[in-house]
Amino acid sequence: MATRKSERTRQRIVESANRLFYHQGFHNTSFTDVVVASGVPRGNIYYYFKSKDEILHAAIDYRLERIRAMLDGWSGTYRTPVERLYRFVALLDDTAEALTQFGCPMGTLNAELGKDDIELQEHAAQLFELFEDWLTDQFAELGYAGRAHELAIRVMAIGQGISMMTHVHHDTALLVRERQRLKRWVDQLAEGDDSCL
Amino acid sequence: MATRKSERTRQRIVESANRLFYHQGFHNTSFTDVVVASGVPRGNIYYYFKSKDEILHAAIDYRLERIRAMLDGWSGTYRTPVERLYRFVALLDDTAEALTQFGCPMGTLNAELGKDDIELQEHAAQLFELFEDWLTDQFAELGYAGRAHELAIRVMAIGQGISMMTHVHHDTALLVRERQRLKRWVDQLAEGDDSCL
DNA sequence: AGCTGAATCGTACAGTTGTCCAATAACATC
DNA sequence: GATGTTATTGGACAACTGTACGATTCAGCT
Repeated sequence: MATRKSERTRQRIVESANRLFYHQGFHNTSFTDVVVASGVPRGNIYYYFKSKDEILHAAIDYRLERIRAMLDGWSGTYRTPVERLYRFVALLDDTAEALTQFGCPMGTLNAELGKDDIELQEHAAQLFELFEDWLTDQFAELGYAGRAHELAIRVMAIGQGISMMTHVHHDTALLVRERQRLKRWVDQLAEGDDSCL
Repeated sequence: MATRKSERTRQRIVESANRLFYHQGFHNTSFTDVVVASGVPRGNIYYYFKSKDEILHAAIDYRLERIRAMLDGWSGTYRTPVERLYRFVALLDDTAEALTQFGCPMGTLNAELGKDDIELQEHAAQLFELFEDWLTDQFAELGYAGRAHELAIRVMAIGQGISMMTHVHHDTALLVRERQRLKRWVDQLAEGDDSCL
């Protein structure tokens, strides 16, 4: 297949660019950076993407797909909504080092794009919506049908807050501490204790 | 006085640059942008600041001073820690439109700088510390001496989370809703109800 | 008025940016 | 093997970047 190898080249570009955008930020990542990191020459990159913005769009699509797969995986692996919420909270631990060093990949990207580029930001906002929809389902299944979406937003906000503070202070202990608190909050909700809503 | 006018020029540069850095981001703001926005010619800017980084340092100092003044003002105007905490929470409303459009000035700046530039980011982190120290004082005075700092961090995290979600979704209603919840949380603490800690 | 240093201004510079293109290679299909 | 499509390559491009500097103007002092 001819598409096989070309697909791999495209993928190599997207993955390299995606990593760079996360580690250095979009505006602070030059085209040459992508060339060096991916090992794909300039011209060939422009064969696949006709602008730097398009590369970012592709990187966001790549992230969207991975997140979708991850959430589907969780939905398959864990049967109860509480277990699934636990899994979500544990995400903070999985990515602790990266979170401390570079911040939340979704949050920092949206923060950067939200400043100027509306089109790119709206695309990046879908990353959030993916999580929010999934969380909404879990809360609905938990019995909070009417407030499910509101709770989903709240959980995301807490996660973003923790990520930001951890990143700002380069303090992983902070992350661990606040993550435990978030888990306890989920516990309360699971027990039907909505006094803290 | 000779220093008078020169001080005003310097200030004009700093204020223009500060606004641009907030609205467009640091890396996405060019030197020429600062020249145009401030109306001060290139050469003259370089008389005051010998690099773009130095302008940002000055802009951060400018913000630090303003925040310090604001917090001191609050400490003077409001006598009880609860009133002061209320005032802090109300900050989310004061800056609602800007928050929706550009995100939290401190958060987005730190998110951007944290990626690459350690020196600048550590300076920007002082913006957070200013708030945290002030909040710590309020919580200590409220009777949560041992956990005052932890609570301060938590309030900041909640604020950052709300700001981020509002910015991502361009949804001011979200801001209002979550702000009310934050206020209720403060109410609980004020009543000595620490069940939600 | 004359001097001095601070402040202002425009321009020039070398390096980097994102973008484009024409030549070439590899491939698939007949 | 011939042909048309897909993929690859490196270099060239104009525009813009942050930085530097010499020439000029201004303010304060004797």
